[in-house]
Amino acid sequence: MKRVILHLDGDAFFASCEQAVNPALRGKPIATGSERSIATAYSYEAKALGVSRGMPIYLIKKHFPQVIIVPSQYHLYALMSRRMFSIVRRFARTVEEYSIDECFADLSSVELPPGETHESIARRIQQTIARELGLTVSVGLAYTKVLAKVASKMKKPAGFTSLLGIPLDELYRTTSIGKVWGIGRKASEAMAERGIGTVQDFISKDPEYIRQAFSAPLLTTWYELRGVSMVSVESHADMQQSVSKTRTFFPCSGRFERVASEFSKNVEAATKSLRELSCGARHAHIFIKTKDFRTLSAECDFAAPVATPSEALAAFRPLLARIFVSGVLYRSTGVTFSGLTPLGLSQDLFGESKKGEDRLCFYQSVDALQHKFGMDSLFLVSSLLGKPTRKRRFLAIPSMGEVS
DNA sequence: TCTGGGGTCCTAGGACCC
DNA sequence: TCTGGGGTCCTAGGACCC
Repeated sequence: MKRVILHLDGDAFFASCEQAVNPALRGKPIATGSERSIATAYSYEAKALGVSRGMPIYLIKKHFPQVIIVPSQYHLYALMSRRMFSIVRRFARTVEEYSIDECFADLSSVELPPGETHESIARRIQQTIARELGLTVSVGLAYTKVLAKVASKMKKPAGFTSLLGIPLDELYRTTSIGKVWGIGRKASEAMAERGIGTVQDFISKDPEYIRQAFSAPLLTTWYELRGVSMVSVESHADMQQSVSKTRTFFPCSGRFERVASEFSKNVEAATKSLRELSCGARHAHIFIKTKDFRTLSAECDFAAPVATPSEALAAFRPLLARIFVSGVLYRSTGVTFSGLTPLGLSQDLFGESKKGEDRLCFYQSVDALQHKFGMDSLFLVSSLLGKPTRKRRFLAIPSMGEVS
């Protein structure tokens, strides 16, 4: 049996959320994002003026002063996202949340009432979201996920494209292969070298040729583009695999203490996220990035799951010292924790981790204080140099010392 | 597009072993 | 140890996505 898959994609999602909750912003050119960063989203009105993807906020301010800059409010977008997905779930049981503003739904098993079609159901989903949330979404319907994703991109905003039961020759001929989900810059270049420019060029190749010339995932894409469903809609999200924090600082610095301090801030933030997830990490990967975008990295394992900055930093110090090259300017640092395991009430059988538990409790109190007084009210001494001078006013926690 | 941040997954190549 | 072949594991880095 053929699957029927819906892909739903929010239109300029962050910007649309802002406009949905603030009528004063409707119909206006707006962009979301913060200073010294790029726009995370911009409204269609801003797009019409010429604001483009990945444009830094300062450039938008300079070239398009009429665009209203709104700071990103992720909690609002997450809330709208949950509401949007819950609407989709009223109509379909199998829904995969792909990102904050996108989902797939398997409509194959939806029992169609008399007079209804998969298309009519999909339109109802779209209309319900518009009516209840004031958001427009674009919808694609096809027999595979890859084709559904191609379809949802074809008309935007508030687009509706069904590829069910129609010949796709025209689509294949006119869609460039680089537009397809999973085929990025490198793969497009490799294809161009082999004379593959369109989806038609790609799918007319022999599968054996694809397997040999490209990576394995592209063979899956090859089948999916031909309408053979290889990837199913997964309604149960797997547990998050990793938690990372990375931050660019300004100006670039070649001082170890400064870089280490920026790094320490990231470790504080990342371990805070771990605690929010009630997870500890067994593995970590750290990196520092030079001014000219070279990355120096290292990784390590922890004997017991780690969720506090003191434990993590104790392990990271020597690694950081090892990868740091003096005489070079650095622009950003980052840490990724992986091997996440739920933090049980107690993981020790021998009473060894009593100290670890105390430390966790201590940082949970820190979390509570930061929640009340702000992130800069309390931080590690090792993060001090990474804080703006005017904010260096409160208590700092000795980073490596025992906290008990 | 001189380039932000948070993710997932794949792969090339070295180390080590038989 | 001048020297084949293959397997596995690990790590660093990259590709890709939103």
